[in-house]
Amino acid sequence: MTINRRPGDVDTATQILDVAERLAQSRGFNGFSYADIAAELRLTKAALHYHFAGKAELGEALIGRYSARFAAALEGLDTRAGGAPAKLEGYANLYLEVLRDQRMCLCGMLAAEYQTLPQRMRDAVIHFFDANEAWLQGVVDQGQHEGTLSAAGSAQEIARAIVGGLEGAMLVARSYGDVARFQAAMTHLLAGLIAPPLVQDGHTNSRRR
Amino acid sequence: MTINRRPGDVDTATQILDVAERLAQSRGFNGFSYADIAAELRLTKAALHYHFAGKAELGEALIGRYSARFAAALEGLDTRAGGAPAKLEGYANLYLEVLRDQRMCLCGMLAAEYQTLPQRMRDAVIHFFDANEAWLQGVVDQGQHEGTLSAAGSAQEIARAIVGGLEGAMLVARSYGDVARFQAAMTHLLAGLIAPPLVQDGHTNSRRR
DNA sequence: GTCTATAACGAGATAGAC
DNA sequence: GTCTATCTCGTTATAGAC
Repeated sequence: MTINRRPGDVDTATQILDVAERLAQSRGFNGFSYADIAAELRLTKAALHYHFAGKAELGEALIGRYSARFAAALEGLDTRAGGAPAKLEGYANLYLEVLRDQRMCLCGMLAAEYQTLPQRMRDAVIHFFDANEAWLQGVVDQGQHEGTLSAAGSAQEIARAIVGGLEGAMLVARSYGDVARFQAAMTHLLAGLIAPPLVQDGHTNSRRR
Repeated sequence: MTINRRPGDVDTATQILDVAERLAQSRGFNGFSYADIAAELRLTKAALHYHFAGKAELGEALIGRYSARFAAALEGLDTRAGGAPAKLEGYANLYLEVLRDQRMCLCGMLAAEYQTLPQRMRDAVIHFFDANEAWLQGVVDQGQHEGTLSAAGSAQEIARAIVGGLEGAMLVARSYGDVARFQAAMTHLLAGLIAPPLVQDGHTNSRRR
């Protein structure tokens, strides 16, 4: 299970997206140019414009494909993983895989550059976060009903804290080039936000007032 | 208490830094140019080069000043705030003030652009995070010894999770233009990571196994 | 300390041949 | 579908006058 694309067997448009995606995730959308992609694929800039009219259109396609891949991964988690804790671990591991590839989450990166993006790219970034939060909210709800997660507050707010926490942990850990730093933060975040019910010492107790 | 600079009565170099800082925090370091600063201050680009030889030097000065202001704010918290919980609240409020100004944390923004930064700027970004984490680690330690914070693990790792969590919550909330989203995430993060000891129901109990 | 002028380059984009 | 050639603009940066 990974969000990163695998190389292969692909048409030119896909190759362009693959290169652009890696550049956007590592250098930012404003940190690469058509020339960079063209050089890497041994094409001309003009050939790129044939496949994607402009950088804005390329950016839209980038987010669309990334979002779809992420949505498919979440569906996969719904199918395979059982309880809410396993789903959350699977979710965090999606981020971990991206970071292992020395990349930032595409939409986390674009969130930083948000004010410089064309409107349609902005909308697509927001849609990505909305979809993630909706899925997470469902998982937190599930865990609260299953009794596998403690009910420490609004499922929506917890979902938002998870997204933000993982994006930020990625952002900082990538600067250090330190995957372990992300893993530790991830563990603390999930443990703190959705701690399992405490029953080990013999009697049930609530975690909040 | 705020990390944002106030306008005023300042020499040209400071004015340049003020404008560049706002642009860097809102559009990213790769999202503005000397021309943008020059236009806003009604100077020429050449005049900017007199004060800061190149964009790299400007960037270094930007981070240096921001780090110093942050360090001063943390010292202020040490002086004024009493217990560890108050210090953490004060710390999170520093981020909140930046976001209220519709800005991203300067170093959070630069962390996204890290791979495109000159080496000296990279080093300065890392130094900022190191200083923040060291201060937070001290506060978490203090809280653990005071008994005002629960000891849920390594103070260093908790400190890192706090920095990452706040940076990410900022990053996402700013895309939505929604300060409340940051505040909610901040509350959940701090509550989860450094929950106060639970004594309200009459008997002491530990939060982890 | 600020200016005009310009160099030198890279960006996104287009026309039209093949 | 890809190319050459070119356009236009914005970028960082420098020389030298005031």
